[in-house]
Amino acid sequence: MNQTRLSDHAYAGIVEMIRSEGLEVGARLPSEARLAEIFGMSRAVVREALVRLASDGITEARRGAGSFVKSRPSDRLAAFVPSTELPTTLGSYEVRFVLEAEAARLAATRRSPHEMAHIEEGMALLREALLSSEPAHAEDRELHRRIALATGNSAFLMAFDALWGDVEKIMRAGVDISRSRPPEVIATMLREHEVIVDAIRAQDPDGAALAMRWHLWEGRRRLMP
Amino acid sequence: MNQTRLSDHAYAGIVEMIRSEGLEVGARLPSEARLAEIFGMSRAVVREALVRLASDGITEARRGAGSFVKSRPSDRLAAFVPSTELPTTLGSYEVRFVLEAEAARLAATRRSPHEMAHIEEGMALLREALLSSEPAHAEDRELHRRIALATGNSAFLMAFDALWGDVEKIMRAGVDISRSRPPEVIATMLREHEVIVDAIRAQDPDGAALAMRWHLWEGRRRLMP
DNA sequence: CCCATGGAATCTGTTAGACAGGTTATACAG
DNA sequence: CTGTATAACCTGTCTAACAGATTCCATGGG
Repeated sequence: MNQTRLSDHAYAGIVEMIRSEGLEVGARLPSEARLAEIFGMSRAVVREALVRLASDGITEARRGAGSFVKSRPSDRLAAFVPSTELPTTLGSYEVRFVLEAEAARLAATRRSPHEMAHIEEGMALLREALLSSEPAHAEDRELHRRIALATGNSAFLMAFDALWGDVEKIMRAGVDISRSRPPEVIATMLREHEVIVDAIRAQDPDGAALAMRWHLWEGRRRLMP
Repeated sequence: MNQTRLSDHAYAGIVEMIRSEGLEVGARLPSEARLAEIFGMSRAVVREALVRLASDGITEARRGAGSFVKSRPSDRLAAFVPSTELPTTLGSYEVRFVLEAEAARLAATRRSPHEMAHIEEGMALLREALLSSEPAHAEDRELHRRIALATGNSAFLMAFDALWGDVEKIMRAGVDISRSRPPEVIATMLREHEVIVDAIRAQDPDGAALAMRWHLWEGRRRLMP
């Protein structure tokens, strides 16, 4: 029940601190001891949050010196594109554009009634989760996964699952930044998914592919305005 | 300078443990205290490694129960699929059409001189292997992989690696059937790859995408006439 | 006045031990 | 054989301490 690990609060708190205090890349964070004091928890928990932040490429710890902002969380979303990076492009989404759009197209062409029901159910679960203001990452993933499943081609699933780890990481970071999503954003997200599902139900391949591309395009924009 | 944090050893040690002991997804790792004992370090360091492993999606910690393998590091890219459905021959190629064509397009747009040299080298290796009548699956894969690498987008690599297991299986089966490939087939395969590499060298996105699609189309026909 | 040099203060990395609260397995009772 | 209670175990968290690295500052010499 109490799934909220304390270090999640520290993680979110530090991200919020970077954002609200406008800490630039290279700026130093308060010391672990100081952060522990601020958040009212032990140094060990703060440390765990810092380890995760470093693992996510947001901060960097230098022994004896302190922890420093490596990339601001909002910039971090672009940092999945490695070294030679194209600033405007988010790696995982670039692949999803072609991969999931094609999956949606094939799903619209081939879906069996049973697979369609499976997709509808996924849609219902996502709707429920979003309307109760949950993060709903799991439900989002599940719906997209069920669409890939409806292609009848397990290779899509393989590629999909290989990517989702990154996608989820990006999404979590995004939600951490803009903590509460306004209702109109939730409604929009819901509508985008519904259009995709509608097109698959109507067996409209081009419509499904277009709706999926639109959804991913908008999703990326929501993450990096 | 001494960048070797102790937790790096713990991280690598646990990954190695999962691999060498063949721990399946869902298997339980030794307890933190036990791991600390094994690696000869304190529990805090083992904990740090486990936090990072969890952040990377390899393990999952359940309070009171232990840490569990969530996805095997080696399979992390490949074996997510429930294994119920064997991929059809068509399946992998269907995904490769969209995925690798897009990768070739982006590679043509973005490739650095260094990446181009890397691709040329891969091409040379493939040429050598094919002309000496080897199966050349490894070289084939390597060339395609280097093209995906030249996109500068690691997500393409992930998806690519996730698929290749199947592709290779199919290819082996294909070669087993028609044991010796006639010289003109080898020449054709070589030429198809060369056209792709040429287009990437010439920074011709559409040409590269088309050449890749043609190559995959022909490749599939060679396997299932 | 400027600059080098040597501490002193500060910070992360690591260790040890302890307890709370959850989970699992065992042993006992019905 | 089944169900339950209890004990053993495990992760999450806290406290206290020290080692090694870095930064800052004051002091002294040029």
